[in-house]
Amino acid sequence: MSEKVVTRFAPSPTGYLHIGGARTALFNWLFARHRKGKFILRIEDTDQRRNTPTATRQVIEDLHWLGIEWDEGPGTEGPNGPYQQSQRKAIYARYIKKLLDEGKAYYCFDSTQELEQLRSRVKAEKKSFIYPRPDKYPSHEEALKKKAEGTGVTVRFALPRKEIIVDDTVRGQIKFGAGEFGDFIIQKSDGFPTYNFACVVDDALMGVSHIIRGQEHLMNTPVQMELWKALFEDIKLPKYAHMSVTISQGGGKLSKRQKPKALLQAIKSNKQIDLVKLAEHCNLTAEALEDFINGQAVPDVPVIDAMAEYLGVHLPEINVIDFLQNGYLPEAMVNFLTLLGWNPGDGREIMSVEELIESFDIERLTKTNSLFDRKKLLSFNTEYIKTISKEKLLEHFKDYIKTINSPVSSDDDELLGTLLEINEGARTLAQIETKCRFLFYENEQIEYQPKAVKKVLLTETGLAMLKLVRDRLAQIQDVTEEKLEAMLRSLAEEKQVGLGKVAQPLRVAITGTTISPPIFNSVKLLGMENVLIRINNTLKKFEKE
RNA sequence: GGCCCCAUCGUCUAGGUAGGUCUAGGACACCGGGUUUUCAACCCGGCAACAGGGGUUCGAAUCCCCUUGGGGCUACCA
Repeated sequence: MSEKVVTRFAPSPTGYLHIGGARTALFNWLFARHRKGKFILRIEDTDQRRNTPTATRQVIEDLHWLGIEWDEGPGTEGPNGPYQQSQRKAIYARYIKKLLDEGKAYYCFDSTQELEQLRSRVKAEKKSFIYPRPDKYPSHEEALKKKAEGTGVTVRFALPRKEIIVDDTVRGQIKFGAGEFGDFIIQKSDGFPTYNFACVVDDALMGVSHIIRGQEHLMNTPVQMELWKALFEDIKLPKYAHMSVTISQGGGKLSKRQKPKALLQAIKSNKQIDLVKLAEHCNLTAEALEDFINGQAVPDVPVIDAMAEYLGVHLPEINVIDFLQNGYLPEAMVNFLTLLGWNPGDGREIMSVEELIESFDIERLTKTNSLFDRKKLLSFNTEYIKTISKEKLLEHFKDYIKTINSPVSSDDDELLGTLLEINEGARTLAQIETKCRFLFYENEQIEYQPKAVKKVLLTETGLAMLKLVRDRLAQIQDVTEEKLEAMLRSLAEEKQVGLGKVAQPLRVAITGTTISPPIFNSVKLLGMENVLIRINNTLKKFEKE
């Protein structure tokens, strides 16, 4: 208990940080903070083909947004660097050699096809595949020769043949039979280590004490343990905690595949779509699009997003950045994500980061997989918008309007603060932004929603009422919300109608929609001059019709 | 196919390690009502679960077994 806790988050940079990864990072971070330990960020970029250089930066940005800070990692160098596996090749080579020298690993020359054949044969026998270990290991000279000949050379770990028991914090003791695992590759033919190897070496060298990860890694654990023991006799094995995973509505793990899946569904369910135009719009060849529709290939994320936007399809948010772009607060995300597979046990739900750190422990991790419920997240977000400090909310709002390139752009903190205030009760920052756009448009830029016009303006009283409102507005000196309210109320009373009958035409006239912040605030903020111009524009446009 | 994990309201979960205090609690969603200048927010009320079967026991949501269902892994991906 007294020993120092060291946890890590080790993403492979293949795209944006997704919700599942964020949750794993969060749990590791929370646990480290709770136990006053250390949290390391390590980038697992050993797959030359899949990693993109921008992805690392994006992952880092997403973690920053969530407020997850690491004690060691890229940008925060510590004694255990470098923290990108692609830069640790020499270290891995040393340990590969050590195993080779000790006869605990051996060279292999099989081609992909040969391995595939072996596998399919075993599959036919309904058994699990175990690589047949050679009686005599190839020598170093042989390996060099093969390599020179152009044959791919890999290195396999000679896994001790025995029962392995994993002691998992979440799941208890799990037994794996001696015949379940075979000798696995620890060094690929491109010279890079495989995940299982690099992971063990780094965890040991970096002093990781607790490995908290998704249950998809449970089957990796026994072989990693054996590797660890073969490599580092004197370093104590870490504690493992395999948490439940987050699954999505349609079933299956919440993953990157969700987006293309949703898009594909939308395309297939709508026969009206002009595929030629779609491909053109998204800079996609007709063949590539066809492949996608036939399930042959999946385009890159930006292309997927572009298609969705073009088609007006709402894709499920699965990446952290999606939530930023949809107006969620990081505090709400953190709180919500932590409650997926963990709870404090006393019924509390809305908890600050400080409270989470205070209460979080891996002892209360849930065993069951959980569904990511967007509605509940929304309610958390609403709660946070309501209760977070004004300064923080303003900061988030500015961040938000910047990232989405909103017409609501202003350096005037006071104005933005007012916008937030009059939108009390909003569920997302996106909602606030949409409702306030009208303030930032030119008067002539207003687009009238046909539905709003029909329902509010082109009625028996709509336009006539708007005229009346205009005339009375023009008479008000030194506009205040109170005066506006008094005027509109007395007008409603005079005409024996509800306030809606007078307020709605005005609202549509100045915003083009039926939805806006409270009308008195809206008028005041727009300024009387603009209000009158917009009313006149509206009257001119619709009186003829 | 093989191996592993899991199983409480629609969803997230409390309760399970120490079986009775559980006619199973909370939150979100949903439904009904209220408030209201729009969208929200807000207030009040309601619906709703121990997957099925067998044991053990005076007694089981809780322990054991089977079935079913869900999830994961089964790569020179991580």
